[in-house]
Parts: sequence; structure tokens; C-alpha cells
Amino acid sequence: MNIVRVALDLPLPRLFDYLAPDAGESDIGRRVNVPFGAGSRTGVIVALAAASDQPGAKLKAVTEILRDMPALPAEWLALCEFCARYYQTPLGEVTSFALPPMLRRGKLPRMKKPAAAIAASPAPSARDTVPGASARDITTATVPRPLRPQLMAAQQEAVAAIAGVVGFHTLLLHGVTGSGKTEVYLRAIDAVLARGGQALMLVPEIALTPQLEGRVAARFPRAHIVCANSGMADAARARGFLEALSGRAEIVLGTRLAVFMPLPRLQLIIVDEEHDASFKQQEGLRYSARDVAVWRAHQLNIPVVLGSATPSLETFHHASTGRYRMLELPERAVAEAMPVVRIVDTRREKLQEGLSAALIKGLQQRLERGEQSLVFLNRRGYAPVLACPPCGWISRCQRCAANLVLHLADQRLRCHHCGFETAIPRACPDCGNVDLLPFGRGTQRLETMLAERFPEARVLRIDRDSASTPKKWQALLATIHAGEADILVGTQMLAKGHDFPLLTLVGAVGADAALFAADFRAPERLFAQLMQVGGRSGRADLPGEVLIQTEYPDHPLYRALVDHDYVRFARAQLDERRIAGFPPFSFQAMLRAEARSIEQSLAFLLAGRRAAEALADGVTLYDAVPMRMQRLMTLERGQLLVESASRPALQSFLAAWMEKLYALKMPGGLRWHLDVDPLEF
DNA sequence: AGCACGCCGACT
DNA sequence: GTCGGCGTGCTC
Repeated sequence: MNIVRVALDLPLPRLFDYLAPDAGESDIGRRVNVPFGAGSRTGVIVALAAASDQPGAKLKAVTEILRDMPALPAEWLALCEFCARYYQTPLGEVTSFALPPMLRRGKLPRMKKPAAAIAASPAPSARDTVPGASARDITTATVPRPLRPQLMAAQQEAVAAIAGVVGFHTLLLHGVTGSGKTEVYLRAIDAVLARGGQALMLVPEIALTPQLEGRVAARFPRAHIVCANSGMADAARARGFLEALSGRAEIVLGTRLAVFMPLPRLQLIIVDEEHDASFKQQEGLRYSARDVAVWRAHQLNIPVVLGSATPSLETFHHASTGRYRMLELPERAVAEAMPVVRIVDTRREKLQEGLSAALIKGLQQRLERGEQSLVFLNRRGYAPVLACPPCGWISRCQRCAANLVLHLADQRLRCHHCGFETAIPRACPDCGNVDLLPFGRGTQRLETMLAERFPEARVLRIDRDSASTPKKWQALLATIHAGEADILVGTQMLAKGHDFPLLTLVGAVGADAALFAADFRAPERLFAQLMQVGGRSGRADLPGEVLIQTEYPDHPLYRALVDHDYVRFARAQLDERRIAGFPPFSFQAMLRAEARSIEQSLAFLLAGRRAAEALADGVTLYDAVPMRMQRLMTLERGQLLVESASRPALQSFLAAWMEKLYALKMPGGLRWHLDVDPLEF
């Protein structure tokens, strides 16, 4: 009797068996339509079986096995199975997430070639042939070979090191902005294409893919390049997936979800800006694309390159112990000096709307010289809160434990956590006082202040409000590049991946807040952010300067920035983590619950804790506590941290715990999830 | 997650 | 007298 085991997108940690008389080995990895309950579903066949593991077999028969595209390879299924196991997520949820929405629904995009026929097309053997090219495409084969810049010695060593890797190895490419990491990636990709392999490159943000795609396409005009990110249209994403699966795509560029692209000849994975928190998904399948990439490379026995100017402490730790190989790019490749970083002590100074005399003077100078400046403030809006000083009223979100942020630009109060917004009240809702005051500063307020202080300057604000669509973002970038802005005010949006050739001064304002944040990773993020935003300034002929305003001028984090000494900072942080027993010296998972009342959430977590006590061998269970942002969208949230010095111990505990958690009785409206290797606390 | 069945309030 | 609230139970 032929039985197929099907992974269905349900929050149930098991597979479903169906009768499929005509199913064979070649159907493993195929999508399948099955009857389910009253309706029907599309799932993925992950195994064949002679008998159901469910004894009293009352199996239904498969409706249809979809043989209209190549089956997903065993390697892809193994990757999904690993994620299901490691992140304690049902396999069907993983396979469903890993498929583009259109394929998930059992449909196919319109292709130039039928998808089933693609499977039969030969793999490209050399990069000088255009895969799938017909005679009239021949012009593309006459594209001149693009220029390859001269490599610095350190780059050459890095390229050679990557090329010399046999089998699996994780390499950390550590180099500051402008040290030429991308050129190293391109050379490594070149070598892979020369061998007829496929390369996968992950970047943290959708906004960075078009720019990168342009650069890669210019370098490999004959290569078949595919993008993968959540912003793509359904059909385009499905098409890219099929091209990767068929082997036609040679280079895949994408955000975290691209780590699940099926690539039968994958020979190299690159994770650029590997420290970036965007690689960790914060909902649904809470995976880390960087960690999954390393596992996938291990599984395929190929090299994986993690690149960053400020590696995550986890990665740096592995490089320090020799588990990863460290490749250093110490200098800027483009013969330009590192920017000079200066600390501005603001303790004794009366600031003007938050700006020090030194920063104002710097802005004035750049203005006179016709150079650009950037004031970096990681807080959007006009002011973080509106208050009524006489009675103590402050603008609070009704749905969250957060303040409503004042947005003067469009006359609204807005919650940055749930999106709630309302008109600015003319008078205090509690006491009627009409003199409501904005407290604190956001980018809009800085923009206003700078426009008043420098009436001759063209001030441009770049944050999620002014760059709300890709089109607006591109327009802002174009304005900056055309030199049609003098002073930029922006959030971390500006820090990532963009070169601003006219920019020679970066001022960081309000950075101190992150120094003493409750999250133990806050300093690491602040250092990376300041390093990254500072790296935007300066070029060969225009040296850059970075001014950091702080009330803690002697803080080791800032001193390390002045010296451009990531390694000193990282070692100091790792010492602190070791003493505190934090990652990477321990492994963590977070159980979170949300419900109508905090009591319900905590009661569930407490029940979870009790269920865990008998299983927790070598695992520390912390107390169930309300989350830092306790109320979100009217839901009261709590969390429970578990920690272990051993990853295997934590993993086997989690597997056993999940079974107990699934069996727990829950009050209506309560939802919970487990977050393995959490980044948010 | 859906979608069923299953017992208690305000309406054509 | 019904339509419908969501409690809990199941899905191969």
C-alpha cells in the first residue's frame, strides 16, 4: 500500500498520511493537494511509507500530486527539517514559509519555458555560455568583459583563502566600510561561476538588493541572476524560485528568505553585514538566516563567508576560537583615510536644541565649503511625547504601553508600535490647558531647528516617514547624490550600504540612550550603528569627520570608536558576556505569551515552567515576567527565558518541552510562541 | 489555524 | 420562539 507523508501548513507538530497508489520515489519533494477535514489543502510530500504510523488507519486518498514542476530536492527538504527541529516549528509551517506564496497555494507562474521542461534543460557548464539562450539572444554573448579593479594585498589574501577552501568552512571577512568586501565577494562568485556552480548572497534589507543587483549584473553580464525578497510580486518571486530550482539561475541575491532558495549546484554562500539583526525573523518562523546559512553550508560541504565591519559577538567569538577563519581587510581599499572620530562632551554645555557648539560649527564649515553633513538621530517624529506640565497628562497609546509620538509634519500623534494615530489635541484632555509641550527630540524637530539655524542650507530628512515607499527613498537618494542637499537628518535608514560622496561630516546625537539599555546586546548594536554611519563620511580627496555627542565621553565604547578599534570593543564585551553567562557563552530560548490580561499570560508561562521543571536537565529556567513593552495592540505580554551552557542540552529540552506546551490547556484568546536564539528581550 | 459541534442572550 | 456568542475538539 502506497502512503505519502505530507507536511501541511498547520500549527501541529506532525505530518499527515494519505493514500497515493501511484506515488513513487520521484514524488518526494512534490506539492500535493489533499482533502483535509471539510476542505482541502496543498502540502509537500516529504516521505513515502508502506504503512501509516497512525495505527487505526482511516486514511484519505490524495487528490492530486502536482507534477508540473521539478520535485524539491532532498537537500532542500533536509534544510526545512533542520529548521523545524531547531526552531521547534512544525515542518509544514517551514516548507510553507520556504516556498513562494504562489507555489505554496499549488499554483505556477507563467514561464517563458514550461516549468516542467526546465528540469530537463542542461546545466550551464561554463560562464561563457548563456544558459537557455536561443540564437537571437546571441548579442548578449558579445558584452565586453567588465573591468575588475586592482586588489589590495589583504583582498588578494582573502580571495585566495576563500578559493582555497575545500569542503565546509565558515570564513569571517572583517573589514570596515570601503575596505573592499564586495570586491572580494565578486571574485569569489566569479570562481564559483567558472566551475559551473551557483552562488547565494544574502543582504539584510530589501532596499539594498537593487543596488547590489546592479553591481553584480554589471560584473557578470552573462550570468543569470535572480533576486529573492518579500517585496517582489508573487509571480516574479515564484519564477525566480523555479529558475533557482532548475539550475538556470547562477547567482541568487536576496534578503533572509533567500536562504531557502533551492540551488542544486550551490557552491558558495555569502552573508553580507552578517551582524545585522534583520537576518533574524521576529515573527512566525523565528529563524536566523545567517545561522541557517552556516548550517546549510555545512550540510552541502561548501564554504560560507560572513562579512561585516562589526561582526556579531557570536561570530567574532567563533573566529577568535578558530572555529571560523578570520580574514582581515584592515584598510580602506580606495586610498582614503578613515574618518576622524571625535567625542563631544556635552555635560557642561548648554545645547542648542540638542546640538553642541562643535557640531554647529562643523555644519557651518561644511556649508561654506559646499560639502554635505549628516546629523544622525535614531528617533523619528518631532518629539517622542506630548505633555501637559501642569496636570501631568502625557500622550499615551490606548493599545500599547507606549507614548504617542508627536508628528508635527502631518499634525498627528502616532504610536510607533501599533500604528494607532490621532489628531493633536488643542487642549489637554484631562485639564483643558492649551499649552501642551513636546518633550524630547526626533528627526522632524532637528530638521526644523536646522532649517531655522541655517536658512541658506537645504535640509533633507531621511527616515521611515519621509522615505515611506521605495520610490520616495530613491528620490531622496537621487537628491543627495545630485548634491541638492546640504544637511541630512536621518535615522539608521541612512547608515546602511549607501555611499554619499559629498558627505564629510557625521554628527551623532542622542546615542547615549542605548548605552544603558536593558538589552545586553544594545552596546553591540550601538557600536555597529555608529561605526556604520560614521563610515558614510569621507572620500579620497575629502577626509571625513565624525562627531559623537555624549555625556559619557570616557565610555569604552566611544573610546574604541575614536580608535576605530572594533576588536578591543568586542573583546571587552565578550569578557562581560562571559562573566554574566550571556551568549555566546550560553544558549537561550524565550517562551512568550500574550492574552487579554497579564495574569492570563503569566499563568500560562507559569504552567509552562512547571511542566518544564521535570525536564530541565542542565537548563536554567528563569521567572515568568511581563515583557518590557508589556501591552501591544491591547494584548498583555509576558515572557520566560530558558538558558543552557550546552546547545544540545537546550535543544533536547526544548523538544520535550514543546510536547508538554502543546498539551497545556489555554484560555481563549491566549497565544504563545517559542523563540530560539532570541534577539529581543 | 480553520471548521465543526454545542449550549445560553437579544431580536426579525 | 430563532440567530449567534465563542468554548473545546479534531484534522491523516
